[in-house]
Amino acid sequence: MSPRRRDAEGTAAARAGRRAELLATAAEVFASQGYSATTVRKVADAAGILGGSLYYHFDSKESMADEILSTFLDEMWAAYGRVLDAGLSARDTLEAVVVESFRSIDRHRPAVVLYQNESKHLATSERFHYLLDSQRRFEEMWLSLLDRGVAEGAFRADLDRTLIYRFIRDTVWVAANWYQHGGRLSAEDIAKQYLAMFLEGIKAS
Amino acid sequence: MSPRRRDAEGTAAARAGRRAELLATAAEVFASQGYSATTVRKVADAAGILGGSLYYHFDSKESMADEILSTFLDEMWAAYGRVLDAGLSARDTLEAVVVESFRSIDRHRPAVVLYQNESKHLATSERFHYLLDSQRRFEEMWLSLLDRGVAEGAFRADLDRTLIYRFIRDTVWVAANWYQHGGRLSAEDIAKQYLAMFLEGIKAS
Amino acid sequence: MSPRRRDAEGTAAARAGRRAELLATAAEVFASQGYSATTVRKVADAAGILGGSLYYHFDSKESMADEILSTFLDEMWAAYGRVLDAGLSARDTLEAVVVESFRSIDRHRPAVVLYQNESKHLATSERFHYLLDSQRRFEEMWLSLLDRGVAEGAFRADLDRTLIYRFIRDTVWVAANWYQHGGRLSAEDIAKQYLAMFLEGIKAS
Amino acid sequence: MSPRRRDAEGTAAARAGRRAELLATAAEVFASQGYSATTVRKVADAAGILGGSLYYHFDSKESMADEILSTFLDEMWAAYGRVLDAGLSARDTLEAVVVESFRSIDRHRPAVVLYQNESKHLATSERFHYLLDSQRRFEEMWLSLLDRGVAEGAFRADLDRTLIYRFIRDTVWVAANWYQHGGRLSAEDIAKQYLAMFLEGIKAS
DNA sequence: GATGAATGAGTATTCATTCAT
DNA sequence: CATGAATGAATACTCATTCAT
Repeated sequence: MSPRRRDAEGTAAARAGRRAELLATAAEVFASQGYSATTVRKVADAAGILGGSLYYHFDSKESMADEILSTFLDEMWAAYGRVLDAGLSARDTLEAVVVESFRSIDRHRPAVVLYQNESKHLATSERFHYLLDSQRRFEEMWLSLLDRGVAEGAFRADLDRTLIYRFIRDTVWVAANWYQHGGRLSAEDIAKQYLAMFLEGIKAS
Repeated sequence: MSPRRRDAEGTAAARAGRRAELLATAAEVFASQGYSATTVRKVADAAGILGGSLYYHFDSKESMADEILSTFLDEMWAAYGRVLDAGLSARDTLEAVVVESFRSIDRHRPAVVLYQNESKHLATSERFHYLLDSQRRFEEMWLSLLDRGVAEGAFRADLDRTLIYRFIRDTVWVAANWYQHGGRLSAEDIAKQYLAMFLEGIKAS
Repeated sequence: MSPRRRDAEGTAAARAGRRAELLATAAEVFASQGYSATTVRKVADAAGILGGSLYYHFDSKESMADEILSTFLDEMWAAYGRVLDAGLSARDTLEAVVVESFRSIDRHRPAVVLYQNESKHLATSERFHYLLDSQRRFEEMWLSLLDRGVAEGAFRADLDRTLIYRFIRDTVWVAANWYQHGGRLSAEDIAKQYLAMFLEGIKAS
Repeated sequence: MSPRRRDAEGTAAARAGRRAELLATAAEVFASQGYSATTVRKVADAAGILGGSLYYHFDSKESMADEILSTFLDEMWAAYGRVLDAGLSARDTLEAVVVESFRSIDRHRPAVVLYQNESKHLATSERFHYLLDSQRRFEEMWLSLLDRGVAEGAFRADLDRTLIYRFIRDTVWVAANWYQHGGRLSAEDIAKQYLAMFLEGIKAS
């Protein structure tokens, strides 16, 4: 490897690292103050630079949110994909999806909060339509999983499936608002307790 | 009733009515767009008047949010108070509280959404400290209710009580985001299905 | 006098009285807060009515200031006219003019303050050009009085007459800012002390 | 001096210079139109920038007035301090103070006008309480100086000392309203003529 | 990469004014 | 005469964004 090439890679990597760093900072601030209430200056302050300097790295506030959200969603769907392709029973799939969701919260908490609180608002812009797509895909995944579970005799059939879907979706994602990485309970701990709570409720008795 | 008295009442009522009307409109807009992203102009547009005209009725955007939230909380706590004072078992109290919560959502949906999404943000201002008080009171109510349920042998003892509290709280309140008055399921219907889901989960088997 | 006529006169007088009352209130507020910083609402509050109600009596904020100022100036110039026409020596005329000025302050303090502080600002509007006319006339009166005093051997000739004019003008009028009707010193007392101060200074030794 | 150091000084000085420049412009406009009647836009126009751009340099319109006034007062009191500490007779002190006041007018004319015309109004805000303090200190300085002059046999004892104080104070400061730097009479010329006028009046004969 | 200074559109709020009742 | 409710233009201030250095 030539010094030149190492250099180029070094700076490219450094640049990517700086970007990621700034995005992490931005996500934190967006999550804690809300996207609209967050000024570019607040993000810059948190990153220790001046407001205008952010524009060397990103071309708008929106594009920061975009990159934060799409990175998170890509990774989350990749993980869901692996779970859904594993050929598990509906019940085991449900468990694995919930665990995976809490792992997402663990790794991308601010992004999840942003997704949770600002999707509706952001999705009015063309650029964020993929948020709606993701939500639709999410709903389909859950409804078909619930249907399969009923068919497999694993879940009760007497409850409204849309309601169950919303129940699980909301309960899981909203946890991002209070979850703390490194807190008393790990993401897996919480996932297990949550599963204990609602599996007993929705499974056929 | 003398004409004079009817008149006086008429105008006083009309004034209060206009206020309430405007607050309802404001709550709707705050809920659907988010407090920060809602401009005073948008509220005024929705009310069919000009931006500045709102200031004849209210001091500030903040004071609109304040009135919306405190009205809702007052009514909600009055309802909770009646339930808690009824001398029911822990299990029946839990059911009644959940039902009452969905009734709150039914009657004050936009206020609940506002409470849900903007409390953290608003509560940084002294004026909205009562939001934090309400949240603390809410947590105490639930934790002691869950403890009582365990003591009465109605609820499982092997789950983290703080987690259960958050689970129920989040699941109930977050429903305000999609609930529609006059939709397929009434508030009571939803409450019952929700109770079916998580009661089976947390009760002693 | 027929009852009808008495009535008409009564109401006309009452109306004029109310007008004067409101103008006195307005002048007070204009003087104490400054014309620009005074809102119509403040004037109305001070008068115990609502903002809009003032427009039954006056057609604008400007026209209130106009009426206050022109009433004051008319009366002041009438008084000055009587003094100047009395055929007194320059020195006695000066004394009489100063005394008359303090009497003006005594009777129209808020109007004098308004005149003093807002003339420059108001006079940019065509409608208030008479303020500039009055100032010019005032300057002419003083300069010719001072010249006459020098010619009569009553005043020192070694001082800049424009400076003396400004000195006297400023000293007299600015007193309106602290003068209080019914205070320790009457308008005449103050006039005499002021005269003692600057007559000794400007007279030929 | 290294280039780096010159650079650092250059930019720091440039920044301070820009601030001072903008403040001078603002003071000019405040003085000529009155603080309340001056819009931020007018100040910006006079500075050749847009309204909002002023907020890069200053927090608020109020803070501009604050900086203008406190800079002026600090310098004025420093000058007075030097005079009062010089061990002069009452009469000589009075002369020196008056001269120093006219020098203040010469150097800070717009600030003096602002101080003169808006102190009462601004001082209602906590932030400007130092204006009242300055006025109190000013009154004390003058009254004790006048008393000393009477004790030293330099000033007449038959005049009301409060009246003399106001007379001098008003006459001197109000001159800021018409004084022009570089005009026919210099600040010192005017000071001398003013002193000639009122010293002859108040000194023991 | 970052800064300092600016832009310009927008935001909450104020206020003189109007007018039906 | 006065009120209550509104208008619409203006005001102080904010903020995403730009760009020369």
